[in-house]
Amino acid sequence: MRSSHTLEELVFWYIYDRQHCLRSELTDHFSVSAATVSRAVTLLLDKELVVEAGTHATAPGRRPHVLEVNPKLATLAGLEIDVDRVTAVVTDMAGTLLGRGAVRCDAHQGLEKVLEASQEAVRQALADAGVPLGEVRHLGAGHPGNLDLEHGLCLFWPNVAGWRSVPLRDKLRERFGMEVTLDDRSRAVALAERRASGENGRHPNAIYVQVGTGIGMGVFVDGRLFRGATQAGGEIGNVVIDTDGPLCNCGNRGCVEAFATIGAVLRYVRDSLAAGASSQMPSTASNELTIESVAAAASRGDPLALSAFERAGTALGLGVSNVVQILNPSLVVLCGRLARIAGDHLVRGVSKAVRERCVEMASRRVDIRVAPPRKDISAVGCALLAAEAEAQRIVRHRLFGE
Amino acid sequence: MRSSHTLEELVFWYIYDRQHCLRSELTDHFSVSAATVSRAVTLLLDKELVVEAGTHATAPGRRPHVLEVNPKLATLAGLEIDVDRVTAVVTDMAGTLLGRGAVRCDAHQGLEKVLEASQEAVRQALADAGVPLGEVRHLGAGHPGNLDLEHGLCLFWPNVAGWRSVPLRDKLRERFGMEVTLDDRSRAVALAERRASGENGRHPNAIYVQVGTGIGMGVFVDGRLFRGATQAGGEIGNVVIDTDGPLCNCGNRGCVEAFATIGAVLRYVRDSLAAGASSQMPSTASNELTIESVAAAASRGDPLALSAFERAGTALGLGVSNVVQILNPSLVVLCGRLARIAGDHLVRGVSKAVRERCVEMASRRVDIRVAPPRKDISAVGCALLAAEAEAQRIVRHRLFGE
DNA sequence: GGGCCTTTCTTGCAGATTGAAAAAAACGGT
DNA sequence: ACCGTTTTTTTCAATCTGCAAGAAAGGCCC
Repeated sequence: MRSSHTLEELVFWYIYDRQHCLRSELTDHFSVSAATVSRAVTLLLDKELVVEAGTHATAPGRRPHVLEVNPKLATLAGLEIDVDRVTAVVTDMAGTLLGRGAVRCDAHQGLEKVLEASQEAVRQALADAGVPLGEVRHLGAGHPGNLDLEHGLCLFWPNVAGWRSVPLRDKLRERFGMEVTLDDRSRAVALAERRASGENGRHPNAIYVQVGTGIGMGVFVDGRLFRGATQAGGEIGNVVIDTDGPLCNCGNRGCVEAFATIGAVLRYVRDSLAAGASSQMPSTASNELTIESVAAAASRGDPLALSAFERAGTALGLGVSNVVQILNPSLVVLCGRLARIAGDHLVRGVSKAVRERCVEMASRRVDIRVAPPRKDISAVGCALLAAEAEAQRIVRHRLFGE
Repeated sequence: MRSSHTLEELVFWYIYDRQHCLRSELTDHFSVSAATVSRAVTLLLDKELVVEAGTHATAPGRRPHVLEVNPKLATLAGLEIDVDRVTAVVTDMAGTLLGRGAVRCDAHQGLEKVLEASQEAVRQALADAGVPLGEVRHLGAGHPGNLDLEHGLCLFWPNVAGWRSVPLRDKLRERFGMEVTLDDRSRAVALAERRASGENGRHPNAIYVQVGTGIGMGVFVDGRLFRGATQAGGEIGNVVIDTDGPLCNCGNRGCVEAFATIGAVLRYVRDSLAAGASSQMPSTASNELTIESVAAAASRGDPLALSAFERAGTALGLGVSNVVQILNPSLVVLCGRLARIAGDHLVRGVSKAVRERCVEMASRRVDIRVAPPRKDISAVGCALLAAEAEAQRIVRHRLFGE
């Protein structure tokens, strides 16, 4: 949790959150005189925490400077751990991709193998970026499983045995010899998407739903990433929408994840083909069936493919409508592989469910959209987690010598 | 939204939120010297915004004073509008009940009748409290329907026709000739329950679920009442838990409200009796069936009554588990008439669902309990809504002469 | 009740911080 | 190059802050 005591710190975080800002915004927002803002900004510029990045014309006369957090404040590493691979990136403070690396690695082989692969992936990313290891002081790691963020543990990884109460953060810290911030992968994606799209100012209450092999969510409340009392908030995958629905990997019935993931769509198509549904898709070579081929069939108007996506969209819509009723965001962004491939179908289902199920005030003013594809967004989000932690450390150090 | 600029204001709201506090807490919380706190508090005491209420022994030596918001800062009225009656209360700043009044009134008869009854109820409450009308400057009104708080409209009232886009706030303001704050009734109850139980410090993330003739919720995030982007957040009644479930009043299927309200329990019992379920409850005089008689039967071990409550508890549990996954609160309080009558059954169902469905970090540390019965809690909550608005006005006025 | 110890709260004072106004700087147009 | 406009810095008096010393308040022992 950030805690700011001086105006300088507050100004820094204001600029950090909005990415760029004018001095006049600061006077308005903090209700202090232009003189005071000037003094605070001058200090931040002197300490190189903030830089002036061009000017912005509003009226005739002198053009005000645009302030940005110094992107060179630190170089960060981001690491995305997935079931079959680890991806690493190196970014600057603003989340600009400087280099990347990826190593295939089956998580079933255990922690040590994953750590080794991670190290190799980070090495590749550093080489790609042309940055020496010593320059990176903070690694952000994202994990798709079930985490205890207080202790940095992976409590449980669905479908990957042997990952019960694994001290992931400490092991990474030890292996990399640098500070490590661990968080949920979905939250990392939400952070990166939000930063890349520049929506932080316009939609302080927003949710970013990721639909891929699983379903995750990142929640922003009043412009801040929301985590809840025990940092376990913002789960959507196991939200129930149909008590009598199909069995989910979590052991319960009718979770959103049992309907609206890539696996669930493929299973539905396979089962329907086996049951003799009419479709142009080949019912024989069932291991040839990919989500891309289903999407291709859908765009050709294949009824089974269309109904598969419609089913997923409806289920996702019910899950999202539950979240919208509870959180009342003004923006819902669908990210992830399934959203990229079948975005329109999902948006249609989600919009319909929200319109039908939510109260007027919640449904009327919610913008539902698909995130554009962005390279390595998940790992970049992890790096941004590290960026915030590192920014905090550096600000404290440079302003107060702590 | 509160916005505080000076330390005096911040201190006032800190005390307001915590109900009572020591000077030492203020030094810690605001990271300022004891001298500065002393100066701020002296000013607040001088302006009679805050009072010293006794002392609190911590160690040998001088006992520190306990600070409280001056309960006599204002006298507030609270008005709860329900389908068949309106209830009014008069309270002080702290929400202490000074007087009450209630008038039966069928909302179907329209706005004017409700306004008339409201006026009579407030008159009764004032007489009961021995407070002249002129002393009350702010009325808090709670409504169970679907509201547009920005414009103070009642957009829609389920089961009560003729309440589409009714300018409730403005009509009340006109009729009572005082400032009116309108809000959701569930939020009012959450506020009152939280204040009465003194949980604001210990559980900054908490939800208060009301189960009665409908289902509502009040959400606290980081110690503040959460409203969402368009003030429509915190709905739980129409959260879906079973797409194929029974039809709800909202027109959709499988909402929590279709399972876990007094009406839903009675309907289930009636239907089961008609279908020949074995029970000691009389299947004949079906209009004699009340929720109290079902509760009595359940306490005698009647299988049908038990299964009725279990069904409601399970459904409510699924709804609450959805909320817990999304918001990850550390406290869930069940309020409302059904919670009062069948609290244990509901807590059992909710605990089970949360344990089974939520991730470990969310379920392990959530406290689920039933609120003790409190007289006129809903109307008192409405008065507390007015209290906060009025406090804001008075603080501004006394500190800055605005 | 009067020392005596401990802790809380207030006051005096030097130094830091603030806002208003004046001055300086930057920009486009002529 | 000059002018009008807007932004940014500087100047200076007023205000605010923290430290340290002192005053006040309570408990305990005799």
